[in-house]
Amino acid sequence: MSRYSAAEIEAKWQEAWDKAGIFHAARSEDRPKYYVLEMFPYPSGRIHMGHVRNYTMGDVIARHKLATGHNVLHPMGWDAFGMPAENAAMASGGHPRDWTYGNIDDMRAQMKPLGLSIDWSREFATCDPEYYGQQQALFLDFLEKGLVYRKNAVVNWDPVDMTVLANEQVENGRGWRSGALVERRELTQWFFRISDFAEELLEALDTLDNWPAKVRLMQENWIGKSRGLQFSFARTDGGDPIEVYTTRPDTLMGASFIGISPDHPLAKELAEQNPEVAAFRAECARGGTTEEALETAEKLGFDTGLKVRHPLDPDWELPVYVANFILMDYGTGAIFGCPAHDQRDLDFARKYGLCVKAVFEEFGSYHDDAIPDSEFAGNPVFLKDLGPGPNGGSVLKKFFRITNTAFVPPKTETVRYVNGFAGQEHQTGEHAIDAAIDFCEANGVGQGVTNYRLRDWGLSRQRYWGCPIPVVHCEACGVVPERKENLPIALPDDVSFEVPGNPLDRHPTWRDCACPACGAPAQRETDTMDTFVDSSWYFARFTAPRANTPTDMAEAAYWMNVDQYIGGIEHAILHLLYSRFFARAMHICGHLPEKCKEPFDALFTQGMVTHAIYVTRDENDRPVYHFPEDVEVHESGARLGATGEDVEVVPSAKMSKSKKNVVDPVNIIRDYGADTARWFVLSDSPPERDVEWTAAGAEAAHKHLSRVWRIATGIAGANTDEAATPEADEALLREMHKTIHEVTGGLESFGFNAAIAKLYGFTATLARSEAGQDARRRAARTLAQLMAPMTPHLAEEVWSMLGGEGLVANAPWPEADPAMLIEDTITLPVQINGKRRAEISVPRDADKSEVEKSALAVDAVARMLDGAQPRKVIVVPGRIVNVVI
RNA sequence: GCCCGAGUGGUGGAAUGGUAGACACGACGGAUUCAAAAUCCGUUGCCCUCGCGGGCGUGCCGGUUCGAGUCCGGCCUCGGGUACCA
Repeated sequence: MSRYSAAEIEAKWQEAWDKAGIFHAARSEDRPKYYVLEMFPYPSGRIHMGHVRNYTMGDVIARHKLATGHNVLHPMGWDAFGMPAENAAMASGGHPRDWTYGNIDDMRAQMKPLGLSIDWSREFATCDPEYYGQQQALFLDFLEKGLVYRKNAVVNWDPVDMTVLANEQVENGRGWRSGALVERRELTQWFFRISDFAEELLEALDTLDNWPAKVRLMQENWIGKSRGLQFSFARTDGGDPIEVYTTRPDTLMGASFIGISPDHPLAKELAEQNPEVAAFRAECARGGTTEEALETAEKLGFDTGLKVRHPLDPDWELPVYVANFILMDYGTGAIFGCPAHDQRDLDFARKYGLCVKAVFEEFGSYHDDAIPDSEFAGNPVFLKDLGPGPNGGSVLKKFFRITNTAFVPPKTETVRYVNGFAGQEHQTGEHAIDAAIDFCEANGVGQGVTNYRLRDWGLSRQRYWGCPIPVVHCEACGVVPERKENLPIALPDDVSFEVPGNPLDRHPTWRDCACPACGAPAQRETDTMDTFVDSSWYFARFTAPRANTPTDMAEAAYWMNVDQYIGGIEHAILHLLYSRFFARAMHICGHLPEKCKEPFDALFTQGMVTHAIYVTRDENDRPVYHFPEDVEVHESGARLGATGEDVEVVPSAKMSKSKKNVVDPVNIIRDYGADTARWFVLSDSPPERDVEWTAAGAEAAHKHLSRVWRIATGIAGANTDEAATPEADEALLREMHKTIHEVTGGLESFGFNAAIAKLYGFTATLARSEAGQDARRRAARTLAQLMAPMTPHLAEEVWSMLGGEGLVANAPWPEADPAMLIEDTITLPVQINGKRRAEISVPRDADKSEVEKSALAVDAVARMLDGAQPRKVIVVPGRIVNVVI
């Protein structure tokens, strides 16, 4: 072979790994275990560059851990239930099952050439009856432990197709197929009691040290713990009082109206008597159910004519509105509006001509060492902290004064003091809120309660292609759980998708069954489970994928937890929170050990792979998208290859089929090889950031790998030491140890791009080195080892041509000699007033005064000083010198 | 709307509060070649300057600091999530 041929090399080494069986995971006490997992793919049919990036990252970790003596578990499976399979069946006939398994076969075939170190013997799809049957067993256990229940909840209802729509199927408030205005409609559905775990899920976030802070913060905000006041407003007509929850009881004296949700029992009651209320409720029911749609919709209110009394002042009457922006799911479904201190309430008050009454006002901003004490005299005050300065610098704070003193908290002193005057606390008004709650409780007006934003998890889906919920509805016995020996309750095969809606609902025989309790004719539940359920425990199933119970406790105890989980940031909240809940629920039911309550020890969220979008317009000015391979890009612009038509280039968006801005990894692997694709997706961009695919980048990666191959071939074939010097040997080995150090550090901290940059540098050093044969062979073998996690095939080839023993995949990871990392002389920059003006060379262990002396002696510094003394000299050992003049 | 991120040369990006632009792409120049491809060597943030050298520079406006891409406050733009996309 005279040049780098990825095709030959890659097939050869994949076969060698297979034969050696080195990726097969089995329990063993002789090595520490390491479980690395990438979020499993949805089988759309084609792998995309995002998959390549995700699985390559996991593979780098897995291979590195294997080389450092770990017993590695690195499995792969398929998140196989979901809407696209049904959509495909509707669009082009066929069966969702055939479509899904066909896609899995295609994707597996596309994935295998990547050379991933996966234990394929553990593969499963969530649509395998063996998997979802165990999921049904979990459901029954959850049911028994009271972790599942039924209640009403709203869905998007398409009144033309008479079906439930997913949020994705609602476009601008209309059904995507029928175009009908979507309505919100209540259905009885199954729920997991995740909100019972709100506090635990919140508190445990603090233990997840190896999760990104942003993910923990997002989950914290999602759980949304708040402390507020729950109290009631008495109605002037003598009806039942209206129960209200507020997180801002400090603004109670600014109340101007009461708002209730259109789904509030009172609103329903009024609608029965008053057609106008009914009409308003119907208006509010239009549109989708997403929080975004509700929050951004125009704020609408309806004056019920009812009045309530202010709890602190019985003579003060407030109007009651039904308002579309109030959620029945949060708090009590009723609020009081304080327009002076809430933008949404202010908009509402202006629209409906309600009064605006301020409770407090800003009266100044001060640094914390400059607050005039007189400002506090007799005023209840709280403050807003504008942030501490660094290094103990002064803190700018804004001060507010309570102006409406109809209720003055008796603890004025406390309010003032705890609010940060003492310089310890920096929280906006929190203490004023606490004081208000204390005051209200002392006066018999409601009580302080803790509330969570987190809602229970609705798992019912009115769709075919999902895990059937294993219960039966019996006229006599009610809801009856299936017997475990009847599991799996398998989906029927004979279904059609010509009529909209759930085929299970109209299946002639599947639906009818005998009641497991009394044997009378009964009907199966036709709802299936949310696909998030499937992905909430697959990681545990991988530890014993063929067990005839959901998990095998011995296997789970050995392999769990997942040591490193890798996936997209888009899963930061739902998937990860549901999995955390499931792990707890499974523990309660005896399917996971206690230590698995937090199943993912470390989490890494990767960025997306993006590509420019190429657009032309049709005769109606609608966009027409084009694949990158159909477009010629020139400096002057882009044109369609076929017609020469000008193409508009929209920069960098997430790759998606509908925009056609996709690059097929299969083509890249065919043209350049898997190692090139792997090397490219790890190069340049930090893994947490989005990366743009460019053809030039892939080309460059391939050139580099060819170069490494050429250099290694040269070294393997050389047998003279023409220009060798001991100094060259020393220099090369020093660089080698530095490279080992930096690459190892990079791999252990997801600094793949930095590790690769270092490897570029080391390759150049090796190419130019005049070191002797032994040193060069050693350096090249080490290069192969360091590259092996990223480009495993090329690394094996280089390793073997240089006489490495066995497979490089199995070779112990090289260690850096600390003595080789330290230089005797270091170069320090010298700044004058913070601007770099010169450099000095000093011994590594020079003390501060020596460094200062040589810095002041430098020409540029002496010139600037002109004989004067510097005002200050800052020496940061090993870092920098700053001379202040 | 709300929550969470990101923004640095022509491009992708590097930089524990300490030399901004490592490494790579592209571009330009050179070597090699009959020629080309491939390969190798060099230059390359912007502006002023023959040069020496100087000025400006990390989305925008302020602040803290001897020193800010990095910390703080306020914005802008883009991206992710927003509970039935997965």
